[in-house]
Amino acid sequence: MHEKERNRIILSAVQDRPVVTVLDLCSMTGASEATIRRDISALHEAKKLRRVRGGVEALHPNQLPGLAGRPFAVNEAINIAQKQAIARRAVELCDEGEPIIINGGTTTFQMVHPLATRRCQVFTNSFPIAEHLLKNSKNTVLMSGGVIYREQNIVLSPFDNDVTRNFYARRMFMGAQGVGPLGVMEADPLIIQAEQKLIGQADEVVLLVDSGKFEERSSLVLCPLKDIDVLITDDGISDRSAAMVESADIKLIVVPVGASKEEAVS
Amino acid sequence: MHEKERNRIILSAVQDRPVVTVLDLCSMTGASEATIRRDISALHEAKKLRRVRGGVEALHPNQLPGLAGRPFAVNEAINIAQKQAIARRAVELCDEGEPIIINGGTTTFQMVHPLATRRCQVFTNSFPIAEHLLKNSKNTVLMSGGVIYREQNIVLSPFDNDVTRNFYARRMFMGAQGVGPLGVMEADPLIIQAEQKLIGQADEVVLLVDSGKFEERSSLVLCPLKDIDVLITDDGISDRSAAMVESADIKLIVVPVGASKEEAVS
DNA sequence: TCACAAACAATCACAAATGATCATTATGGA
DNA sequence: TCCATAATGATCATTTGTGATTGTTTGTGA
Repeated sequence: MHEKERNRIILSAVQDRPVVTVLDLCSMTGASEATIRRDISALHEAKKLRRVRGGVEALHPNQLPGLAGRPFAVNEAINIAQKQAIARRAVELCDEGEPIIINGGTTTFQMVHPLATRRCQVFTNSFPIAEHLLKNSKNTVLMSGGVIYREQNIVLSPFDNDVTRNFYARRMFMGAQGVGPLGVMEADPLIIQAEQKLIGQADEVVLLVDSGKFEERSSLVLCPLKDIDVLITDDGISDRSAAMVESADIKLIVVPVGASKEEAVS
Repeated sequence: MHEKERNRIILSAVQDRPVVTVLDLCSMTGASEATIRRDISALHEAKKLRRVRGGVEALHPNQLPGLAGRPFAVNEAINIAQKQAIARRAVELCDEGEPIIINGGTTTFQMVHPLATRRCQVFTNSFPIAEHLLKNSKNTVLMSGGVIYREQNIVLSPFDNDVTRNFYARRMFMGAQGVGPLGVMEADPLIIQAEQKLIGQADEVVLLVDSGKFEERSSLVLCPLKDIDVLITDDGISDRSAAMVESADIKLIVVPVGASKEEAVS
């Protein structure tokens, strides 16, 4: 086995586990301890990994600074005022005790705060939403089952025949990456899969998007506009976008940002 | 066990409870007090946690103050050393990358700490277990879907045709309220439902019970002893109980509490 | 305040990991 | 074919981490 091969094995192994011992690497490569140590020294010098007593560890202290890896956090901060206002208006649509579905997303996540005082039946595929509602509210919480994807913060089952199919709600709330004449757009295929599972499980589909989303374009169309019944956005929406929404026979709710109670319904 | 692994376990444990004692960490890692203290000193210097007399506490006073209502917490404290030792032994049964099922419960919950250094595929019906593994490990986490019951801290679907039926694991780990000649006993009908769904989804069923559980009696029999393949308990088990277990053709693993490495297999 | 127990710090012995040295084995070119 | 060089493996001395022991401090309850 050549040096290059060993190095690839070592670098590969160190990605998988927090620490890999020299002996582990010996049995993986068939080389002796001395050789492995020399390789490690070289890779350490080349800053490809970090040597620690007992073995090696990945140089990039791969995630695990505590919380679930989140591009969530980065999205969470932007347009936070709009998102909160929109989310609050969305919760106002719900009656007490009503069954609702909340899709994962940073805008929909903001619904948890106004929901804290409610007692609805909430079905969600978002782990953070379920967690927050569990800990801070008395709502009944239901979750879909499946793999929990850290990056997207959602739970997605590879199978179709799960709880999701048996929960039927008054309303379903979802966010999106962008909205255009072609329909509702999302960037992540996983999120699309998750949301498509839930569309159709409610009488009314409510889309929560801040006004900036009307300018965004994304590669994948989640669903056409006709699938949406209600759209809640902030007062930054252009007349052109508003016209587009209304022409698609969607009930448009515009929330004034900063203020809260007033609304404009068309 | 290497320093990095211990550190991860320590950091994982300190997320779980406000304060963790040195002895707790010993039973979780199998290391001596001296080593744990040294690790704590290092982590303290690195500002990863705060050392207090008697143990350590999280640096970031753990998220929510109010927190999930947990009757969990009351059970959690009792026989903690035994539970930790048993849970650690249970994790040792698992190979890296293996699919496993972990049922909800206070004993099985302790498996999350040794699992912090692993990368298994973990399927669970326990919200706290899923949450902890998500936030403190790189394991792939799968959850069953359904209603999240606050009191029991488990997720239970009223339907049979969910993800659960499609996940097949090498081992399934479960706790119990009591063990007797009649079988494994549980008090809560919900927990029984949840566990029965999962028995049969694994090659091997492993029961984790501290030795006190052999004296307990409970109203409901979850399953007969013959359904159990392996039973892990602590060295407080009586000869009579041990004989009962062995006569049921169960592989008995007795974990010495306080000590660490040795074991007795029959 | 005192006494007692638990937690902690310091020290030492031991074992594991490591680095250095030297012998052996491949590799490539004349 | 032979030599030169580099890579590898083995051996031994050294360093470092670990665990046990002992002594000291701190906290607690009488």
